[in-house]
Amino acid sequence: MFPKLDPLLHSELRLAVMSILAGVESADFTYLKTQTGATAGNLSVQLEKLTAADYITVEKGFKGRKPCTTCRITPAGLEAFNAYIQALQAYLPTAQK
Amino acid sequence: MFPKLDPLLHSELRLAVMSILAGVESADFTYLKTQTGATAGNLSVQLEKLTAADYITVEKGFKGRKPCTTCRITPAGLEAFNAYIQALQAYLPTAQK
DNA sequence: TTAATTTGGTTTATAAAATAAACTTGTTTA
DNA sequence: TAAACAAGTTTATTTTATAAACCAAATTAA
Repeated sequence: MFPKLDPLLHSELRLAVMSILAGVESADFTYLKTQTGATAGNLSVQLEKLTAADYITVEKGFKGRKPCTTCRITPAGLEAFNAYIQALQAYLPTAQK
Repeated sequence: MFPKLDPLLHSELRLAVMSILAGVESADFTYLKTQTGATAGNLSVQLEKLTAADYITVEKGFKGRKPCTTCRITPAGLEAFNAYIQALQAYLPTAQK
């Protein structure tokens, strides 16, 4: 009746990150940070978890002389994200009055 | 852009409980336990948290000779639940292919 | 009738998570 | 060249989620 929710996605910050990445080709660290309002430390930790699960890839490069960390969602990540949204429906009846 | 998600509701078990209670007049402990598949201990803890927030009320009575704990959602709980669902929308773009 | 089991929970302990604070390295600015 | 800033990472702390262990009363079995 209530399907298990992927704990990797059932996290406010990781879900926000995945939501952003699902809609763009790539996004860099600072963009994710400003869009989500997260602290750098928290974001770094959560990106690491998403990377470990192969839900995203993280590429460290440079933009000019500044380091620049570029993130992308993977096919597995997109699949998991869609599955999460699907599972979540069971928890969200049409709102009552 | 990403509204804060009520941490009391952003929990798999508590969300399931609220989802059930939003649709019925009341539900007792054992019903919630079987429907959610939770352990009694976990359910007890989470009901306590929802009660502390005044999202639900818990009434301890008897059904025949057996104890029976009846739970109901409060107006504040229903409001919070609806607000949570609303906020969640920001995190759930229409799924990508 | 008393011992074992079941029911309906609560309390406590533990493992995992979220988060921020502190730190690092390199770059720009004063 | 010293101070401030940028882009992160690492570490420490506080919460959480969760299950294991426990308890009391009722039922069932011997």
